[in-house]
Amino acid sequence: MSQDIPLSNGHNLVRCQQCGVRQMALFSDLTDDDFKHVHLPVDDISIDAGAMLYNAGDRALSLYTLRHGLVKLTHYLSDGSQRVVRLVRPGGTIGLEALCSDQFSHYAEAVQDSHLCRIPVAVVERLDRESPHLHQQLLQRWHQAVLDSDQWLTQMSTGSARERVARLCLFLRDDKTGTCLLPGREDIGAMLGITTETASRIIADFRRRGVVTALTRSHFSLDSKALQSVAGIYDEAA
Amino acid sequence: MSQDIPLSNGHNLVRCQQCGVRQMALFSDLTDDDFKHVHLPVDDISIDAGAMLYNAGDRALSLYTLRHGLVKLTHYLSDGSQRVVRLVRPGGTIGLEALCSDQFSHYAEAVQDSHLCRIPVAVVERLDRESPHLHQQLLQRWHQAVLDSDQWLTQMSTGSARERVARLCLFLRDDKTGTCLLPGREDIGAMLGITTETASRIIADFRRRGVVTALTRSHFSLDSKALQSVAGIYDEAA
DNA sequence: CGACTAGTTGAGCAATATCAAGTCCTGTGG
DNA sequence: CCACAGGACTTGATATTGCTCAACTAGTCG
Repeated sequence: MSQDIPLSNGHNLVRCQQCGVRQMALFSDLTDDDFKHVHLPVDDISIDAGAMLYNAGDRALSLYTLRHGLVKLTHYLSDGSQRVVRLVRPGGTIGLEALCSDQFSHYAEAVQDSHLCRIPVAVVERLDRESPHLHQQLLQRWHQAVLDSDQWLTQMSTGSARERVARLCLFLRDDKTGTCLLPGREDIGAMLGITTETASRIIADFRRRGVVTALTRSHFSLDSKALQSVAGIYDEAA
Repeated sequence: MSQDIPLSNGHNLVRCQQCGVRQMALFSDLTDDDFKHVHLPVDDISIDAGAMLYNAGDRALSLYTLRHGLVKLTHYLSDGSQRVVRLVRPGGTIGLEALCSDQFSHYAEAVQDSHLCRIPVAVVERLDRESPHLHQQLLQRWHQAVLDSDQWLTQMSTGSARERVARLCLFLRDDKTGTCLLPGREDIGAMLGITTETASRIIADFRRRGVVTALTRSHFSLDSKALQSVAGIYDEAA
């Protein structure tokens, strides 16, 4: 099911310590000493936009840290409809439930081409026992997952469709470039609880007003100020 | 801030072990041995409907297990509007973030008269270290909090207002009696992301159709079957 | 070049918000 | 015990929003 791209093992210690996203990632707080406990393979994996990472109900033997890209967690309802429950950005942890459940609870799919680290549950369980750093870090991750859910609810499922689209654009904004990579309209609809047509209309309207500008098909330049005012976020420094 | 009703301490061991909600509550898995580690006071507290348990930003020194009643966790937005992020039912844990943050992240308020156990963070941290049972139980609680959030999003923030109200009624349903205690219309609005008028209209309509029947001002008898069909839940045994 | 998919647009309609009156409880003070 | 003030709830009329259905357009990949 999952796309395995195992790399050479045996150098996890070095690789994790040098990881570019380490300061944000699950293992960020580990000391060199802690790393000595890592004996099982931590693999890098890459998946293309649209590819599945895991599905709800799949056996959960590893959890993931997102290095690059964007992953959506979807909750499928009995009636076949779906709702995106959370978007995970680089630095975030995916599939924490592997630590306390034998199966995943969401359908996880890459929205953009993504790179992740796959960490076996056994590794995390061991570090959880032996490294107070990681133990604390893990609680933080759980907390973050809850906060992210709350945020998702209040930002992406509250207010008018216009507000939600504006907030999504800001959420996806890359601070460095001031641009964002927008998912397909259908995905946007599932994220915001609106129809694809409404999503399309609003984005088209944003473009006409110059609030966003298309650089390529899915790459947009954003007028953050304008978006914030649409989103109902008022500039504190006014 | 919080309503302290300290009871006689020193008998936590006995009191927790005999607790009626113990099988559902945080300490459910503890062995008699584990209880020996509990030296700090675990207090019973009671708060009336409408009273605050804690506020976002309050110093988080304890967490809570709900014994009876109903507590809502609200996220306040910068613009003054609010959104109920989760409802906690008896057996649930409130304020887990105390374990990894020095302040609470929500505004917690009783929707019905409630009884809770207040457990100092130090107690949980100690048991977390010394009892594998509780450690596992804690991870479960975090996971449950995430699942609850997801559920809240998909059930209470998705679909038409009618569906949402129906789902809320079913969510609040007491299995024993087949009845439910409905919060005020304004609270319902904040929970479902609809206006109080819409909530009122829908409930009035449910009453006219006999889908729900008022026993007292806030106590209703439910026709679960009818509600399920409104909620879009189809009887598997059809 | 043509089929296909994603995106856009339009018109009409249904659901929900908004604004504005009422009406019904409930607790309070006479 | 009753009258009344205030809040919670209900209801109506109207404005908006977003959905539905349907057609059309523009890229994209064989």
